[in-house]
Amino acid sequence: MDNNAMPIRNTNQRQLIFDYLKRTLTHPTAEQIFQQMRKELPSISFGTVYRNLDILEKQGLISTIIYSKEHVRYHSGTMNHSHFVCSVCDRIEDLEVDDLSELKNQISRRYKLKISKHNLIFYGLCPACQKVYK
Amino acid sequence: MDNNAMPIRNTNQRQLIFDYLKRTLTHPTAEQIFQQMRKELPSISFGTVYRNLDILEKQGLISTIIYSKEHVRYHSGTMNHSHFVCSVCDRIEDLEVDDLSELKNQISRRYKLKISKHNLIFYGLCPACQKVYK
DNA sequence: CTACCTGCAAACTTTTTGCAGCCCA
DNA sequence: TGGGCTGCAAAAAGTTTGCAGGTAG
Repeated sequence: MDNNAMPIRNTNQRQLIFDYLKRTLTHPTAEQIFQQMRKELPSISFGTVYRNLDILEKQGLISTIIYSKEHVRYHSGTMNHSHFVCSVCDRIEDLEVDDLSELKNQISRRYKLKISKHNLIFYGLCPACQKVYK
Repeated sequence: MDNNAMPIRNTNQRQLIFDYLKRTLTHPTAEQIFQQMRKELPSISFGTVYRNLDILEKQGLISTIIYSKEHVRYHSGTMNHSHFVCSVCDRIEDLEVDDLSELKNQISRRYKLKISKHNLIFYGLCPACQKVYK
């Protein structure tokens, strides 16, 4: 979990995964990354893929797009506000944010998209956890 | 999957779930909703909870906050752009969006948060799928 | 009455983890 | 050489689904 203090080695597997993500434009899933890696390194395992994706993300070399189910939270009403998730205590806070319809319209037009909804989440430390963690 | 054309009944289970979501402020997970419902209706099952959450969401009565793993997609680099997910073909497109640092600063200050990253996703129909689905 | 809904349990999907051996620094 | 890293496989976590009976409208 905590890779902060840990030295990190540069393995062939990790390099291959990173190279693939740098050259692809498809935003692959872990499954798709695993399949691609098997072509280049038939003995690679799923565990290795997941472990390296975590490490690469912690190093800030890649990032994740969370776009679909699991670890979903529910609330009533339509989503006309955004959310903050505390990385430590996992609490979710509602945020009153200036509405993004301006931005949404702009993007719809520019990319010719039909946008039905959006999801804006900020991650970080809540006031209480900021005190505890220095 | 497609509840659009289906008449929807008003069952006790569904009403209890909706009532709970209306009065709670905690953004519960499906698991937490299930545990709460068991207090009010000990025989309720997980399947019923999930099915009703889907229905309530399709009706627009509740909404979901997707904030953590699974169905994650990866890409290289740090996330300085936002994404669009097509609900039909599942393709993910990068969007060049005016940066949100202004908004981020404003929110940090107002809510006393330490924000380390954000995730902005728009959902809808991509140009190709708009043609197919009328 | 009809067909949507429920509880139950099994199946599925995706991710995590323990372990013994490997190999990068 | 040491300790992070790997492949393998089993386990865990979370969600979906088939079925037979229940119930709202």
